[in-house]
Amino acid sequence: MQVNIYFCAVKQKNIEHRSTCPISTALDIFGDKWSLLIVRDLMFNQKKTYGEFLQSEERIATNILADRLLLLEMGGIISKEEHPDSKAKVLYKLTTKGIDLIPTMVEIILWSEKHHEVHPFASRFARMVKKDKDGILKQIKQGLKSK
Amino acid sequence: MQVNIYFCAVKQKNIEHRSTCPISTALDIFGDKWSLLIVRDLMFNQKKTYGEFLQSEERIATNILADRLLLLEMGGIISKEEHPDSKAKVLYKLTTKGIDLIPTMVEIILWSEKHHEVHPFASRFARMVKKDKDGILKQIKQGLKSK
DNA sequence: ATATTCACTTGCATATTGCAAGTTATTTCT
DNA sequence: AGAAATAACTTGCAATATGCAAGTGAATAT
Repeated sequence: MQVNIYFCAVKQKNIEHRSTCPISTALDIFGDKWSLLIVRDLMFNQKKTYGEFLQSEERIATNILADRLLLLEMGGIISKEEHPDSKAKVLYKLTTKGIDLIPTMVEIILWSEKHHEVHPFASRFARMVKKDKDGILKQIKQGLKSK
Repeated sequence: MQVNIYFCAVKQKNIEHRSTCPISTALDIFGDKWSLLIVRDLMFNQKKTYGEFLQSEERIATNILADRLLLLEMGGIISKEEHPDSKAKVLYKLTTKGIDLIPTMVEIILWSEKHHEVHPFASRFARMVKKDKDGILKQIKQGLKSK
């Protein structure tokens, strides 16, 4: 929690970059056990609110979720918007930078599906991607852009 | 540090899987700030020993390095071998599972290069990948397999 | 007007990280 | 052959991050 020059309280997390290596820079933003699960929920599971993220089966703690949402926002991966249904709700969206993580996320899924026992949905998805990767990537991107 | 049924001390880290989601499963193995930097050094920088990993510019602590090497080994991503030059050295290698992370790593590099200021080497690499992704992926794979 | 939902925040115990200083087994130097 | 250096860790401890349970305040539903 920091204060800006207008003395208006502003939440901020400065992301330190350990080096100019692109892998290191990426990990500075999403190198933890939770951030990419939020991205996953936004990207593949049509989740958009704090409450929906909380319900994911990995059971993220409320304070950690709040912290990671802030970090992802500071990292330029997600943004907050007014929820059309209610002022009490907050709608989270992937930014362009967040949407650009689609290929990375898909490769992680392919790798994990190859080497671990995963949910049948994941295996089916992997099969589809192997048939037509570019098509699926575009489809996911379109689904996110329209919203 | 655990003890196996033969009462022979064995180092072990059990990797817990929070769900059967492939992203979550992957993060259970490499979801931290350091693991993929070790993979990077093995994959792109021809580093193979504890001492070489220590010298990377992100300055990993010695105990964390030892811990992550163990975790990566338990996760099936790296393996230890005798160093041909000396008994005092240990040679770390990517397993097949580790080599299979090439596409994920390359996508992270492409994403990071697009959205951050990174080292000129990374920009040059990104340009090459954009010209012939499949070719570069194969080339990297070949370079790792032969060793 | 009251209860419930929603998005957080707070306090505190526990776990992980980071730093500096060992330790032990080689290997190199003299 | 003995001493110094190298390599790969380990240990102790302070600082930081995580996880859990309970609380808060605004907005909405009853």
